[in-house]
Amino acid sequence: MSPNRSERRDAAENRQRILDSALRLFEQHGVEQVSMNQIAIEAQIGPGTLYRRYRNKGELCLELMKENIILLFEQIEEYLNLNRAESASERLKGVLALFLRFREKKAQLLKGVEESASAGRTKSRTQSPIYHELHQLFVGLFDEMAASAAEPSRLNGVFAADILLTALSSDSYSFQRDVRGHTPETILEQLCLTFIPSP
Amino acid sequence: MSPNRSERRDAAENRQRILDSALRLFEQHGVEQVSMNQIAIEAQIGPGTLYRRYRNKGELCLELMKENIILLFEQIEEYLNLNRAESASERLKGVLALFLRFREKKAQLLKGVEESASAGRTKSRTQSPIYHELHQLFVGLFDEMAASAAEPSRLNGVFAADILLTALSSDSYSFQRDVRGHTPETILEQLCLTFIPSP
DNA sequence: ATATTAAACGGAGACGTCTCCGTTTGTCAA
DNA sequence: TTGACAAACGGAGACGTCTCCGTTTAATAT
Repeated sequence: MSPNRSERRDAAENRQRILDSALRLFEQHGVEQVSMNQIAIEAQIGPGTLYRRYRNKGELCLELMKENIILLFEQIEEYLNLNRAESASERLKGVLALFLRFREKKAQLLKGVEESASAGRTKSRTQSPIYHELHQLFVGLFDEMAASAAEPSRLNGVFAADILLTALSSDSYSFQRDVRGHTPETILEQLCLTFIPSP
Repeated sequence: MSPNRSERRDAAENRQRILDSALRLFEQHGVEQVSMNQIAIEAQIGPGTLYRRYRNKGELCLELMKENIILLFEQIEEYLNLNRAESASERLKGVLALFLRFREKKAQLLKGVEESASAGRTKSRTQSPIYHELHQLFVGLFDEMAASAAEPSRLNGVFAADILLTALSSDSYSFQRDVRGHTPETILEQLCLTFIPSP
């Protein structure tokens, strides 16, 4: 990208080397197996320099996904635009499907993000911008669903979105995948059955 | 307890010292702030000895809660016995209330358990016996609810129980408490609204 | 009593994360 | 060009988890 007005040349070079090194190591050994130290060595910088730029592995993972994340939200926006007429529950399902596709592709990096996030002081969830944006989106859809329901429910849209999001976290999702043997499709189905009032 | 047929005397003494030390340190500084090293030092044993007995802090926390956990399940069983006549959804609510009470009282230790569990190789959830037992219980209730429902649902009881359990995890629960400002009561209410089909 | 042995011990050290701080180095203004 | 300064650097080291392995020791058989 364009040199951000004030990023030193050497810093920019290092940044690129970090990203390249991390990507290579991650692909070769898997995100979980690679330590920040290894990345620092591979990138030929000191650990301090690495941590100066990325407070933890999660931030690095996030950086590596940045473009894909932007793409994801563009897809979502596009889908939402093209399906304005659909019911809120149908649109929720659509958005979920898009996210699940993303989650499948970026499983490892996503996990890397969540692990460091929860390790750090701050509790996690609201941390990652991904989840924050998704949350807002879900709240909107839940509220809309509630508004168009026959009988009003005391169910809080924010709460429902929170729970849905934790169900989409790496921990929960991988568990359904690897232990329960679900496919993305059956997970989507079950999520809809759980979070969307009876059809 | 009774010397388990073959626990060396010195080992038993150490075990007790570990438990005492851990309890004291946890109460004084909070579970999260206390390291296994500190516990080892306080108990006057080597780190290796500590880890030989408890593979991680989580196992130690679990041990510290053992009696309370047993009590919890006794309470649940009693409640279930006294309320056989109630609907499955009502009983689910009752069990949840009991667990939430437990979770409030043992929040720190519970968190300790979950953190080490997820840090370790194995994924977590099914790990802790608490969650495993609760899971079975929930599955039974969900299935019962489905059986007595007007229209059959494709919602999987196992899946619903899994999601409910992740919603009860330290991460999710503390988030609702501390960030969203919920009380145990409102959380219980919202959980019911989320996981129990419209009344 | 003594020998045997399996369990328990303990601490060094591998490896990780992350911070602190003295040193180096672009950059920009004079 | 040069001087000053903020930013970037790097690595030592604090602290944590957890393992490995030579040594000690309680329990049991002789």
